[in-house]
Amino acid sequence: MLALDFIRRHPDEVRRAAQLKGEEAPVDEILELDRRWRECLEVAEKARAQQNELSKRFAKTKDTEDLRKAKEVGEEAKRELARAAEMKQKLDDLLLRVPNLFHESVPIGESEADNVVLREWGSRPDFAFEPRTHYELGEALGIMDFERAARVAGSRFAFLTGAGARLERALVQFMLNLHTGEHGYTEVYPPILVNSASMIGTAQLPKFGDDAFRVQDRDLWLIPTAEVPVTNMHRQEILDGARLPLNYVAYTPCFRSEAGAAGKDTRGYIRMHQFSKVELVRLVEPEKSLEALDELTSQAEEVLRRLGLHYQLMVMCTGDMGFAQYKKYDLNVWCPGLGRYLEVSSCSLFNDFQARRASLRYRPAPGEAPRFLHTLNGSGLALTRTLDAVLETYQRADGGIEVPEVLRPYFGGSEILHSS
RNA sequence: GGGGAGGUGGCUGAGUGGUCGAAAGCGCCCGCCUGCUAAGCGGGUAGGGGGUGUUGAGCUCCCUCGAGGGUUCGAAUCCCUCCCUUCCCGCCA
Repeated sequence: MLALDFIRRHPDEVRRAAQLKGEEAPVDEILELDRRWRECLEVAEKARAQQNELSKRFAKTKDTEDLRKAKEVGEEAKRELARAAEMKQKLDDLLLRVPNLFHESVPIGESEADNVVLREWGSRPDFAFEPRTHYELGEALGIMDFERAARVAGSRFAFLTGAGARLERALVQFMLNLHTGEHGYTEVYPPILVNSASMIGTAQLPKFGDDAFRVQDRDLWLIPTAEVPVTNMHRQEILDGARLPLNYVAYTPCFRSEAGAAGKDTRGYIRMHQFSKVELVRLVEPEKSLEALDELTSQAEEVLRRLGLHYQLMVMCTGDMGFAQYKKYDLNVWCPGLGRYLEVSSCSLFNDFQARRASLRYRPAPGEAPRFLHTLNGSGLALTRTLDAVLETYQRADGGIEVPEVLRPYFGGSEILHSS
């Protein structure tokens, strides 16, 4: 969330950012409620101060008149403090609904169409035959099964079997080894269920609860991304500045209800209720966060490069970047069979937006005051679509799949993937 | 799931109704001392919010001893609920 103090001083800036993001920001309500809350708080705290004073005096004097007054003032203080607390709670709830600002380098725009391609890597491969889609290939090879998954779980689920499951595992291993071995990340295996406070911390709640699955009768949510447990890992801590930056990589399943996604072009292994993802999360000093975002993004790109997959890097425009993001890149991988790009990674900087919600702070140096961290994260990468791109890019005329060289160690060295 | 013990500042840990936002030790910071280092000596050292003020000095008030309620003029301390940790039993991968 944004600092209340900042909204007080720069309401127009907050309004403008919200508008360009296509979000609502209850700025006027906040300013009004903030004014009333502070008024009320002042009255309440003065009464409390008086009560404390009288109470202390009574301890010494045992004067019944002091006692009487203390009781009286105490009642008032209690009443007013309750009022103030009620206002503050409303205020806090409103604050959680104000979108983040965005960096000046973010292009202004309304939709996907206004995102800007920053660079491309590789090129669309040529085929001497009509390339097939990953789901055609996957079903023909017997490594992807949507029908049985529908019976077992429902639509938007899939089984990977045999070489398909192994390919996913190979990709996970490859990504984790790259990020831990060469990019300096610490591997984390986090909880897959988290409480509401964590969901608020990374800004899935209160606004986007419908996008996630919740466990019945318990305050637990299936994580929509490892960003949630990993970013919240240091919630309410004051970290030693000397330990920064913290770089974590986590492989987890992710769960999304995909409410409202029906009807979009999502045939295949693309938009699942459950999917695997290797996620990069960084907690860094504010001054270094923009640089850290570019670095994190290039680390995600490195996965695609080593896999030899053609992709483009986009910077998201204001209208498409999201509620909490300060700046966001998408990596879109080319799928020759589908004939379009699929998003395999979103790399976002949140500035202190999440850090304020989750109270993630650090002490720059001993004796100095705590400051909020900056948080960022990005997929490195989403498994489903990376797997799709591998199948579609490395398909052969005979329906087999050439195993990308970097994955061969995880396939016992085999070069071709045939039907199971 | 049943029973016991417990959750206090960066850490260890004392504190069972006011003199406690909190002893002591460790750590850390500043200074002194000694060729250097270590040791020693002195001082400082929780977080959040409001007001005023400065622009990131200060002054002042309020809140916070796992969380939320309650009793009381007054709660770290007493009562209730919940969460978490740990031990024993049960169950289990």
